[in-house]
Amino acid sequence: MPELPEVETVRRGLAPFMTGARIVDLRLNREDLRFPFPKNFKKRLIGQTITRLDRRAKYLLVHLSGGSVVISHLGMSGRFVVEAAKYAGAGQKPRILAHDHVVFCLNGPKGRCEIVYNDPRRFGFMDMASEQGLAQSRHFATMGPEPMGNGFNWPVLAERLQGRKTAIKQALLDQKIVAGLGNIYVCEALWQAGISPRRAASSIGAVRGERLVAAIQAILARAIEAGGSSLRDHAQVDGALGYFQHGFAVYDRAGEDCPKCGKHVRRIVQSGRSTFFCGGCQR
DNA sequence: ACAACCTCCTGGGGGC
DNA sequence: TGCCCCCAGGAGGTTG
Repeated sequence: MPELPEVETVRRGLAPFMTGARIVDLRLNREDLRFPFPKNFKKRLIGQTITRLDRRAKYLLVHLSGGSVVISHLGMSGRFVVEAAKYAGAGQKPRILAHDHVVFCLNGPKGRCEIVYNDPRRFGFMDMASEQGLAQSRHFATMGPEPMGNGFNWPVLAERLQGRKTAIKQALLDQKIVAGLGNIYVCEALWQAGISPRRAASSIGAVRGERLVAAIQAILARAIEAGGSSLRDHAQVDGALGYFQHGFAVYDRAGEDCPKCGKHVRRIVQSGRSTFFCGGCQR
């Protein structure tokens, strides 16, 4: 569920609480998420200081003083919530809400707090890598460029789309081609660029391509600015909702009018996933 | 190498 | 009200 803007929103919300904080305790309320937790997960985290909070694509990266990195993916329904450690020391058991799976107990720049990972569907997961091995870890070794970074432009994207017979919609969802986009922002970017989601990926010329890159970057920037999109699960770490969902032109708006040309927005299914687009102005 | 499908899991919404 | 079916911000794995 969370795409790049939602993960970036979470990162920005967590950073003031986590950066510089010491991990006092780690509570695991189950043995696994989508995958088992890394070996000795608790032992490797407790006592460490968090030096930096990063994001790569849809992954959150928690850098630790000992030189290792916690790699966290929110899957479809994962979220992080910051709680003041109001239960600590009061002899009370912390209240565990449904689907609170991991709790980082921190002593940080803002005092004691708990960072709670909640994930109803449990498609999210946590992993670890060394600082040095991070880029070559299984999650990142074959990953495409960061869409908001310097390494992303039309020539780069064009090369990655070369020979791809799939529709551009599917190609943009492929994290090996460009990393961080998901169903919402691909639909929105294609709409803004005026490109049909069904167009063969390799058939995008320079004019459309330049428009596409600009549209991807603009949509992501606007969504980050808005604190992401809150549909069902995403919220900022203080519980506040993002509001970019109100800015959707096509996503989940089948039957409504295209803001650009007034024709009706359509829903089709590509590779089992909904695509929303305007048949009038997307070619 | 690539593409099409299936799978993991829970919950919300619509139709009857 | 309840039940049943469909749908959901992802992506790893298997098949062809």
